[in-house]
Amino acid sequence: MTIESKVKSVIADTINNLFNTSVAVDNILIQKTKKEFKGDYTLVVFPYVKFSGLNPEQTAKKIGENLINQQNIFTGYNVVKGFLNMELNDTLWIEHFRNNAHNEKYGYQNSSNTTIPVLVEYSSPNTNKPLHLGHIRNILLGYSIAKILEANGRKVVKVNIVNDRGIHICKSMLAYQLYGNGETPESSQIKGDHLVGKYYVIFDQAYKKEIAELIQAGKTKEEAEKQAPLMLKVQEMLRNWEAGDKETLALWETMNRWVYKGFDTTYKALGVDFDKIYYESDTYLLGKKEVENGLAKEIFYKKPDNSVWIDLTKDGLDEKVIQRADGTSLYITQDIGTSIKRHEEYGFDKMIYVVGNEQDYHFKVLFKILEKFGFDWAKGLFHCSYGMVELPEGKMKSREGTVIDADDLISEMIDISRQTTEELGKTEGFNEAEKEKLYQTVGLGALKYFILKVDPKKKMLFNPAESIDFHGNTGPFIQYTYARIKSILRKVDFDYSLPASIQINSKERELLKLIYEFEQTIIDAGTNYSPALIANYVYELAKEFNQYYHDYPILKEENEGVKKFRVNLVSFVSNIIKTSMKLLGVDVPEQM
RNA sequence: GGUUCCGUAGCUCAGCUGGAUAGAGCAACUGCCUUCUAAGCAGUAGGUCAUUGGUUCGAAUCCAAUCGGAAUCACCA
Repeated sequence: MTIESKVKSVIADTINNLFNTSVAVDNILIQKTKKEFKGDYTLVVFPYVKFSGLNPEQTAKKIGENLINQQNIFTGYNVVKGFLNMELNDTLWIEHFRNNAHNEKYGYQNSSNTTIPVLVEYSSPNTNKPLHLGHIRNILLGYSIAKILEANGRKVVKVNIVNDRGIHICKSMLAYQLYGNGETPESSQIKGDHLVGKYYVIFDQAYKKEIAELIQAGKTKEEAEKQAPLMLKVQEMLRNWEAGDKETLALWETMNRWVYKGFDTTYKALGVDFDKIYYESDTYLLGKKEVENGLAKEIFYKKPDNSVWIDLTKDGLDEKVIQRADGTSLYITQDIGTSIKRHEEYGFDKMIYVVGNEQDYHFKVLFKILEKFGFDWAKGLFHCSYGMVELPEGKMKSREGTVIDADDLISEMIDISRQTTEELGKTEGFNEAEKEKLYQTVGLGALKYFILKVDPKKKMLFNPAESIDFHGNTGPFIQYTYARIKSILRKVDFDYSLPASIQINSKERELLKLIYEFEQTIIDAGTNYSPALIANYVYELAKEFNQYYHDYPILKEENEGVKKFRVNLVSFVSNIIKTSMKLLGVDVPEQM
């Protein structure tokens, strides 16, 4: 039983006895007492004055007076306006601490389900251009959410779907064919995904030029876009690809290989991975037989031109095309197929799609369709819709070159980290490899924390001019806190047993309370798919520790019992910091 | 135009199942390193929580309208 539920249950009993009512425990609302008041939890008594027949002040007093009969839980109370601030017996926090202090896995929930997995899809890149900051947000969110779900006792399968076919990759291929002169990543010393991206840009420029010329010659913009020779060629190339033309496939395979290699480097740099990678070239036809199924079940209907539709107007959505008139499949077609295939493969009860909020509508439609197919697992599908990363001048646009490249950003963060660390001169005793590792850990920590501390649902702003900070509410601050504790622990020359009797001061009480909240934070982060909750929590914890560290001696404490307790306390704090950061996909250094 | 989301300090963000005097960080200003790592700690200043109305004992939080911003409504993905 948690401390909170104990408190609530006693309050409910007390109110019911005093005022002869029957308030359910679940309806008792308590909140953490604000720092400026004395107490641990606060009960707002306004809802109960109608039972007591007294004013709020008197009601609160009466409840408080009765609560302190239970000295094992309540040791005191004070009333401010209609707020009853309750002071809990320190032994509650201390006992919780004793029971968990040496638990390496503290915060992790017991496995509730070891066979049925939850799938988390993230990254899902196109193969025609390198990854950028928007992808980084996606990837970090997906990876962290996977870790958080694991901490909540779930078996997780991390999946990625690579959009490796379609008109976009043909554009890069065509431009390469026309202007590439056999350039390779090796010959040009350009990372594979960037090289392919370069040709995507070249295509776009040449295409725009053609359009301009056609408009000059009297065509409308629409005509020009459709009739431009490059567009006709690229469409032909796509047809060749679908027809299995050898030469086209060979080029496609070569260029894709370059891209995959490039992506792998970026994923590795970010420290993320996948359990299973799907390729659209393997799955894009999967939806087609489902289209037949849907027609048979009369979920879909055919228009005279042979295109297949679904009418979702009764569900508050629109009519939506499922398959083109020429019989080729669309994004949604293959998503239907892919989800069914995944369920066949993994039998998941939940699948989380980490995809930007620009696709909210798409997923509403997708889920609705799968529901209409009658799949019971359709209710376990969740679109983890996150906000766009914006620059001061607005949304990033790959075509206009206003993107923050992922690789550039990562190396820039490491450079800043290197520079900052060198200025501080704190790498005593490090060899070169250890130094590099540290720069990486801190630089990436800054980047990852910066992104994950923001509520996923909200759009966020990145200002390249200001870069990412290393002070205050940042990854390095938390990493630094961890390193400080580890530095203390390296100097400890006794075992970690706890003293028989523990007395705590107010800072220690705050720390114990925060430690207690860790479990619930993990649960909340899991149910809300929100790494930000972990980030905010661990920041609170680090801040609280730093105050404690400033105010109280640990190793220099003279009383042996107190010293032992403090060492155990800070050790536990370091453990939680490490766990929290791990859930964010961030490493912590032993020294910095 | 329809639908959806957002508007909190100069900047970036917390807080939102209604509760006390709306919190952090950055930037600005002021202190604290012969004491366990100053990537730290303490302090000052900074707000009509977009606006207006409503519900309520109580609204940043719920509802409505208005203003401002964004996304989406493709036989693109």
